[in-house]
Amino acid sequence: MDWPEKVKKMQADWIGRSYGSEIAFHVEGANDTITVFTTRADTLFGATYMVLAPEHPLVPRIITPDTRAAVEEYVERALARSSVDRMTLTKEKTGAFTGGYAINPINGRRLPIWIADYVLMDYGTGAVMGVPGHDERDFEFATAFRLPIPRVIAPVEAARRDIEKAAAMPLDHAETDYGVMVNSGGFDGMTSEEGKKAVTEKLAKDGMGRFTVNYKMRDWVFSRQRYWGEPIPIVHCEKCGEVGVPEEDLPVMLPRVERYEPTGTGESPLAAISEWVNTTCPKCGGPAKRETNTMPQWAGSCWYFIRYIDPNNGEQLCDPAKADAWLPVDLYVGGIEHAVLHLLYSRFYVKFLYDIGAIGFDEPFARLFNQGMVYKDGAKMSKSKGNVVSPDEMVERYGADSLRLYELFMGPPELDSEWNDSGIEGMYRFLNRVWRLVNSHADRRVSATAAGAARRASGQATGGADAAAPVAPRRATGRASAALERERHRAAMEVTQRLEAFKLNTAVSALMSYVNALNDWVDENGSVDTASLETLARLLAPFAPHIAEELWQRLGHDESVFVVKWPEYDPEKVQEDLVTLPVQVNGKLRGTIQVHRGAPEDEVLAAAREAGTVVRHITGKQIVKEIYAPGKIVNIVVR
RNA sequence: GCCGGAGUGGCGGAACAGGCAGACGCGCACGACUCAAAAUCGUGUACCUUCGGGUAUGUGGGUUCGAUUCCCACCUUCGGCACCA
Repeated sequence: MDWPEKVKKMQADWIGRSYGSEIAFHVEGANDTITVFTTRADTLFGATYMVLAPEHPLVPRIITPDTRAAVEEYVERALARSSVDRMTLTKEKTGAFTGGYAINPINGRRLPIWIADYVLMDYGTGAVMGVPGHDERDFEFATAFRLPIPRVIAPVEAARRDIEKAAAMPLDHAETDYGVMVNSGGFDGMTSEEGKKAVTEKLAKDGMGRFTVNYKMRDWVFSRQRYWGEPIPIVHCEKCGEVGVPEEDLPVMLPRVERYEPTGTGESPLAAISEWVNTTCPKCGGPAKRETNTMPQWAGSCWYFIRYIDPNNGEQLCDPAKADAWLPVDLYVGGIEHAVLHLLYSRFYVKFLYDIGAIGFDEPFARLFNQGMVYKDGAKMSKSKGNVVSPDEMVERYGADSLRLYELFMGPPELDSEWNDSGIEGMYRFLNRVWRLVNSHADRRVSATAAGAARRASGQATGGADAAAPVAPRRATGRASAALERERHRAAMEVTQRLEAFKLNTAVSALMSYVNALNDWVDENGSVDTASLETLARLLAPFAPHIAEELWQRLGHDESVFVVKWPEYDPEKVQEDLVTLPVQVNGKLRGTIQVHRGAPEDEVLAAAREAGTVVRHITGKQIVKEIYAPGKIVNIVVR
C-alpha cells in the first residue's frame, strides 16, 4: 500500500496488537481466579501485589467487611470520574486495598489485591499483576502505598560481570528494559525473551497460563437514533426476541415519508412511523417491531465506492469484470483526520468482502494522499472563531477558477497553509492575462515559423477591448521560433511532471512562467503561434477548467478541451544548445560563461578562467583543482 | 512522556539526484498611460558595504572543491497518541 507511514502507524497503534501471556492467580480462600494479561511474564517473580479495575466484576466478592466501606467509596469516586477526566486529571496513583489476597502461581507467594483506576476494565482482562521493579506505573503505585519493590531483572552487562551482585542492586526507578532474570528461582540467568517463553510454558503445564494476543480495539456503538441511515435488519419479537431479517427480504428500506421528526422520547424518528415499525416475526409470524435505530454515516462510506462502479446491478454487489477494471481505487485524496476511523474501517469492510468472495481485492485504496488544512489567522477555520472564508463570496468576486487556482498555488498540498485574501487577487490577474493573451491572438491561425509574417492577416480581432492589442511589426526568424517551440515543450514537460509528482503549487507556477514567456514573445514579435496557445489551454484545463474550455473553443475547436489529448513533450527539444554555467572560485560565485552543450572540458575550463572577476581571484594564486560538473557548474580551487 | 511534520526575504513559497539560494505569486517603491483615479503595462525590491567585496536558508558542530539539501547535537513550533499492563 502506497500510504503515508504516519497513517499506517496511526492505524497500527489504534489496533494495538500486543503479544503476551495470560496468567491465572487463585484468590486465597475462594474458588475465584483472577486472570491478568502481561507482556512481561519474565517479571512474574517480581509481582508484589495485584490490581483490579474499579469496575471489575470480582471486586464485590473479594472485599472483606472491614474494607467494604473504603473500597465502595473508591469505586464510586472512580466511576464518577468520566473517562475524559481520567485523562486530564493528574496521573497520581490512587487505589484501595480490598482485603483479599491472590496466590502467585509461579512461587505460591501471597499478593494483596488492590483496586486502582490506573487499570482499565476495557483493556486486557481488567486486572494486572503489580511488578513495581520493572514497570513505571506499578513503581509509582508501589511507592505511593509503600509496597515492596524487588528486583527480578538485571541489566545484561551487570549480570555478565557478577550475577550475584547484579541481583542485589537496589532499584530507585522502574527498569523496564529487557535483561537477565534474577531472584527468580530456577529461571535465574535466562534472558527476558527466554524467560517470557519458559515461564508461560511452565504455567501452561499447570493450567495457569497461556500465550495470547491482545488488541487495543474497543467496542464502538454502531447505531444512531435518526432517520437518515441504513436500517439495521433486526426485528424484535415478543416471543422470539431479536430475530435477523432473512436474506431474501434484504435490504430493509427506509419508509418514504413527507417528514421525519424527533419523537421527543429519545427514540429514533422511525419509531413514530407505525406502518413501518410494525411487522411480523420472520420466525413465528407473530406481531413484532422493527429495529428503529439506523447505521452511522461511516457504515456506508466504508464501501460505497464498490457500488459506484455498478450501481444498477440487482444480482450482486458489483460485476467482477467491472471491479477488475476499476478497483481498487488508484488514488484517494483525503484529510489526515480520517486516518483511523473511516480509512481503517473501510479496510476492514473490504477485507471481509474479500473473505466472503464478493470482491477480488483486499485493500480499498492503493495510494493515499493526505492534503493539509487551510488555516486563517493561525487557526483552523471555524464559525465559532469567526475566521471562515466563504467560498461563495470568492467565487462571486473572482470566479471558481481563480479560487481553485489559488488553493492549489498556496503551498505544497500535503502541508497546512495560511489563507491570504490578496493571494487570490494574483490568480485573478493571472487568468485575466491568459484571457487577453489568447483572445488577442486566437483567430489568427498563425504557424510557428510564420508568426510575424502572418500578423497582418489578423485584421478582424475577437471584438471588444481585446482587439486593440498593440502589435509591433517585426519578423520572427526561424531560430527565434525554435525558442518558442522550446518554451512550449518546456511548459508541457514541467506541468506534466509536477502534476504527476503532486507538486501542484509548482505546476501552477510553471503555467505562469509559460504565460510570461508567451507575453514576452508577443512584445518582441507582435504575435504568437496557435500551437503555443492551444498548449496553454490544454495545460490550463485541469487547473482552471472553465476558462480553459472557453479559450479552447475560441481557438476554433468544437470538441471539449477535456476530450483532446494531453500535450506531449520531447525532452530533447527542451534542451538549449547554449547553456549558462556559473563559475566559482573556492565555492564563491565569480562569474558565468556561455558554453555549447557537450563542449570539451578543457575548452570550458579555459573560458571559465576568463569569466567575470575570476581572473582577479586566481592571479598570483596556485590552482589546486578544477571541478567541472557538465551542465551544472565550474569550481576553481586556489590556494 | 512517546511518535510524526515544519523552521528559507516584509508575506505565501521555489530549488530535479550535493552545483548560480530566493523561481512563481503577494506586498511595497518608482515610472508609463490618464484631467484624475481604477484597471493595465514597465522597472526595482535579502542584509551590510570603505563599492573591492562581505554575510545570509532556526542554533552549534561535521563531511565535501561546493550543503537549504547528507551526518551529529540542540532550540522553536504545529499535529497525533497518551496509565493499553
